Amino acid sequence: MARLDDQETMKGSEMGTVDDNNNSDSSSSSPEERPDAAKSPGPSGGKYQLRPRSVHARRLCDSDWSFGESLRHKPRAAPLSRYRRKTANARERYRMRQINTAFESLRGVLPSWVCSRRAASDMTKIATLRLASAYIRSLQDILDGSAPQDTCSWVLSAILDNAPSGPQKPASPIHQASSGQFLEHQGQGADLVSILTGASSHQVFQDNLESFCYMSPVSHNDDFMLGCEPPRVWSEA
DNA sequence: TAGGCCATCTGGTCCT
DNA sequence: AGGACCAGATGGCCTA
Repeated sequence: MARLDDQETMKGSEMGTVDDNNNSDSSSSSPEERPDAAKSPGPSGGKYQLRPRSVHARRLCDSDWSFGESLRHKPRAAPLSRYRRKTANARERYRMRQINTAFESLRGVLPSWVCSRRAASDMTKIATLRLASAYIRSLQDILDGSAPQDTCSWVLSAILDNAPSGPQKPASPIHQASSGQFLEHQGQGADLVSILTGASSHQVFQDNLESFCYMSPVSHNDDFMLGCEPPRVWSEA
């Protein structure tokens, strides 16, 4: 079934590839076996890169295939034993659980007002990544002093509102820097907390809905966004 | 019912 | 050799 986050892999499925994982025949056109996928390691240039899954496909798309003849007749690896398959499955489940735990942690780090802009069920993994990306970008812009004033006050107030109740902790360097930028932006010596208190009112919250678009999770410069949905303007629920 | 999201299984590949 | 990582395939669940 086609999935949005599988747009890359969709191209393979759309071709009607019915690969049962046992047949890495040359007719397979999965995206990994596309030359562009194989030759574009991406900006990360990480440890693992997209590459054709089958040896045959790699030989077809990779002109400087260096293993060449030695692998032409490489025998197919014997399937894992039942025991090893089960342990491998367990490790994979554990690995995926860790990934999901990390996503939960990331959702926990995001201010609740960010997540509350969406239904809980809408905080998918990709949405979480995009929101986090946008949130970080906005914080960076605040530090740079390039964020619109409304966004400064709104974001800062939301952060404070989201802070756990109790004795106020000393302002972090980031907080101090942010408040300094903000006050400088305001051009007044007003107390940050009072400003933020006022800014956290419901009315201001509503007033800032428009400026929230400033925090659009989508940037055309985001590599991971290429080929994905167009910029989303978050509308009021 | 189609589409989106997810968990799981699986085989291939890389690394230690 | 075995573990880690990755991506394809598949089926379940949910929603519009």
